[in-house]
Amino acid sequence: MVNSVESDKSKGFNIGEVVKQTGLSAHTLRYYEKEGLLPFVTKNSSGIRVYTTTDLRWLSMIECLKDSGLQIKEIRQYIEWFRQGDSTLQQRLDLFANRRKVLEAEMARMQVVMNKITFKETLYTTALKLGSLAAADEDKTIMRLKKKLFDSPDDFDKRIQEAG
Amino acid sequence: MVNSVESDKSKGFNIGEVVKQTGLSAHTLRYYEKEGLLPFVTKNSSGIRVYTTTDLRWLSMIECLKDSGLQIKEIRQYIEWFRQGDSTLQQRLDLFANRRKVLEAEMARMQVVMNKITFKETLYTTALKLGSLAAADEDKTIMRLKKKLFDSPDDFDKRIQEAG
DNA sequence: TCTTGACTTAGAGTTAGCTCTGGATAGTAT
DNA sequence: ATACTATCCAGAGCTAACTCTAAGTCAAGA
Repeated sequence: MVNSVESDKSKGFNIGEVVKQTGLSAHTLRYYEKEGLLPFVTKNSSGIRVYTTTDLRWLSMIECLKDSGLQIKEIRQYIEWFRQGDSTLQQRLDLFANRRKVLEAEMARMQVVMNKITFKETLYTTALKLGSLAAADEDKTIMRLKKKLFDSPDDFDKRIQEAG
Repeated sequence: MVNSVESDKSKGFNIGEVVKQTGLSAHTLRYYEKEGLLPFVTKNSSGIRVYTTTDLRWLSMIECLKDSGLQIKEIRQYIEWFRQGDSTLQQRLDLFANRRKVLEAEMARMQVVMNKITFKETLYTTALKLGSLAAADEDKTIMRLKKKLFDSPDDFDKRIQEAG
C-alpha cells in the first residue's frame, strides 16, 4: 500500500484521497488551507496533511458558499465567525439572508437570459428550415413569439430584438 | 453643448453617451472593440467613435451572451459567424442550443444551492431565537426541515449537513 | 539499495476581463 | 485666446482563483 493513511480510515484521509472524493486538485486544497478556509486540517508526525470527515463537510460547505457567489475571503470571514461561536450568530444570519436575496435576483436574471436564448434557438431552427435568417425573421410564428416575449414595457428587451 | 454628436441623434452617439446608456465604461467599450465584439463601430473624420443604434443592440446581445456564460472570444466567434451570413446558421443554432442546456444545468445547480442557503437562514434564525447554534440543531422543527431537505439518496447533500 | 510516486514548501506564472496611466489631440464655452 | 472637457492610443497594472515549478523529503515495493 502506498497510502497507509488512506487504508486506515479512523486516522482520516490524505490529500490524494480528498482529491478523489472532492474533485479538487491538491494544489487547490493547499491553496484553500493557506487562505484560511480549512483551519481544522492537522498534520501527522511526517508533516503530511490528515483530513477528517469534518474537513470534508467543510469542503462541501465551502463549495456551496462559493456557488452562492461568495469570494474566498468572504468564506474565510464566515469560518472565522463560526469559530468565534454564538456571539456571531447575527453576522452569519445576515450573510445567509443576503446570499438568498442575491441568489434570487441572479436566478431571475438567468430566467430572462434563458428566454432570450430560447427565442434565438427557435429563430435559428426556423432559419435553418427556411434557408435564411431574413426569411425566419419574416416568419409569422417567429414574429408572434417575438412579440409575446419582448414587446413588454422593458426597454432593454425591446433593444435586443434585432441584433444577431 | 459639449457633445454635438449627442445632440444630433441621426449621426449616432459618442462614447460618453453609450457609457450613460449601457453602464459600461469607455475603457470597456474600447476593450470590446479591440476584442472584435463591435466590428460595426465607425469613426468620424477626427477619429472619434460614432455608435449607431445597431451598435447599441449588439451591446445588448453581447450582455445577454455574457450572462449566458460565454467568454469574450466565444462571443467574437458568434459575431464572426453572423457576419459570414446564412452559411453559419447551423453553428449559431448549435451555440444557442448548447447555451440553453448549460443554463438549464446552471439553474438547477443554483436551486440546490438556494435550498441549502435557505436552510441555513432558517437554522440561524432559530439559533438567534434560542441563543445558540447547538440549541437550534436540537430543535424539532429544524431537525424535521433538515431531514426533509437533505435526507435524500444524494451523498453530497448528506455530507453538508453538519458543517457550519 | 534503488526507484517510484506522493508529499512538502515558497513563490512565480496564468487567465479572463477589465481598469487605469500618460500624454496627445479635438471640440466647445466664454 | 484660454480654459475645460472629451476623446484618442498604446500599453501597463490589477484582481480572483487558481495552477504550476523547483527543489527537496519520505515511505514502500522489487
